[in-house]
Amino acid sequence: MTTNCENCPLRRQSLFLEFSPEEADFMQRFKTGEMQAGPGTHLLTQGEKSPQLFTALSGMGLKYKMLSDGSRQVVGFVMPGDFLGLQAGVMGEMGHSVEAVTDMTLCVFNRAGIWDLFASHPERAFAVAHLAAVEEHFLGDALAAVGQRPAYEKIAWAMARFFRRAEGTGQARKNSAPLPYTQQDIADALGLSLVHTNKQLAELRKNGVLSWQQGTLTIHDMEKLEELAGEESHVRERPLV
Amino acid sequence: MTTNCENCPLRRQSLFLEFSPEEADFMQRFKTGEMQAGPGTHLLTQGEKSPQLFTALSGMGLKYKMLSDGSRQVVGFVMPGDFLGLQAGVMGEMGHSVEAVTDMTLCVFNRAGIWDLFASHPERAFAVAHLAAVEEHFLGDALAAVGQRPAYEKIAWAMARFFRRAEGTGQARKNSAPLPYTQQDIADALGLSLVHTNKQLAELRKNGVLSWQQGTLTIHDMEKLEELAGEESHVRERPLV
DNA sequence: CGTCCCGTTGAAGTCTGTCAACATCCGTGG
DNA sequence: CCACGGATGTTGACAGACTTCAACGGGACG
Repeated sequence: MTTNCENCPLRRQSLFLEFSPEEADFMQRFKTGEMQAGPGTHLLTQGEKSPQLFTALSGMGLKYKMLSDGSRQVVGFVMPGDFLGLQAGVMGEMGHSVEAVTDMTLCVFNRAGIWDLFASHPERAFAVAHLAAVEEHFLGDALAAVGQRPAYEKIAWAMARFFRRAEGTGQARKNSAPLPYTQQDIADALGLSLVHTNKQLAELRKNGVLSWQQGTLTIHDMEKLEELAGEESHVRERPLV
Repeated sequence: MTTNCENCPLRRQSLFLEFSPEEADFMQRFKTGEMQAGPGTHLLTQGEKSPQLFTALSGMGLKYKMLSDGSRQVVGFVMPGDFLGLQAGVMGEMGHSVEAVTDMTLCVFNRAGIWDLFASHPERAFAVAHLAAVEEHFLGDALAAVGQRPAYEKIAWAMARFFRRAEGTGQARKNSAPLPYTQQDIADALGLSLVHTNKQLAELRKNGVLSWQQGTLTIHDMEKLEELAGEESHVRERPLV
């Protein structure tokens, strides 16, 4: 039982830009199937040319790069609406791996089909470019946070990002949002050690800024969090592919 | 006296993918002019919607973000062939500023024209997406270097990148390449203090890996440099827009 | 000749990483 | 049913990489 693009629940989220019925119809033909992936499933692999591209419908995942010395850099957190595999689609090779962290449902597209999309549906091609630009924007922010901020603020930045993004995809309730990652994941994303990440998180908890237990993030003092995170945490509208 | 796309010298560089005469003709119409910019000229501004987009023809520049606390994160180094302003073109707002560091010559395009490009020339639109993917790939590498490596290796990584890229654009001679940036620029790119950057550079010099004087980088021991930089420094072919 | 920018070097302080130990939870197998 | 190992989270002590502060030299430029 696969989701019809026409009725895709993501289209109802305010985060995403409009998407005409005609376009939905085209995307439906572009779509080759739907996929379920359990925690730990490898969806895309760094350095390889995947035959398929995805759009995350539900669940969360992780994008990361492994370095030659065995360390890991997390380059992004996958949330519903994310388009995965653009690099494979247009460059022929992924720069990072993508892995499911929770159970996920994904739209599956054929890599070859992306060319038809560019040739026949310029608005959709534009949407793909738009998503690439959003990704570039995010990575710039991440680089700034990792490069310029102290650990305490890095973590605040990451948590603010999570919460805002969860709001955009309708996963947040009041001041809580699901956060199924491990502290190691956060540490690898921010360029911090696991131990230090843990201690700074404890500090944020002690200071009444937020708490994070059993996979649920709760913001207790949004104002202070945003101040630590350094404003720019408003989440931008984006297209859906 | 403006350059004709048909005869664009960049097309002869091995770094760039093929580009048919017919496509060159279209780009020629897309192009609205040519621009000279001296050192320090602001080309694009973070947070603003620029009416024009650029492709760097010659010279070098800097992409950076300013943070609320006044610190600066350099998110990229502009070299010939780089397309500037994609974010403004498709998202309506730049996530970073771009500034000339040397004298630069740039192709100028109209922001509105990018839509025609998507509508009428899918191969060119694909090239734009390709460039966006290359940029995302680079930022992922940069994030990994900044997040996971010690200072000595970060600098080696950056220098290897510079040299490879200079080779690709035909600016390198033997084992030397122009490097018109300041140590502060490098420090802001790698998330290091100026002082420490200087000391680690001195270390690389002392160890006979490279030297950098008067705006010229010279590699003395490429093997050791690549080892420090962590392989993956091969520069990928890219399209030209 | 003074000023400003850039590069260089030394000393001191601190943020962050490493090492180590322990608690909790959970699935597996005895 | 309980023992066991593995993954995750927590906390303390210590070491060190990196930052900050400070001072100086050289070149470009008005």
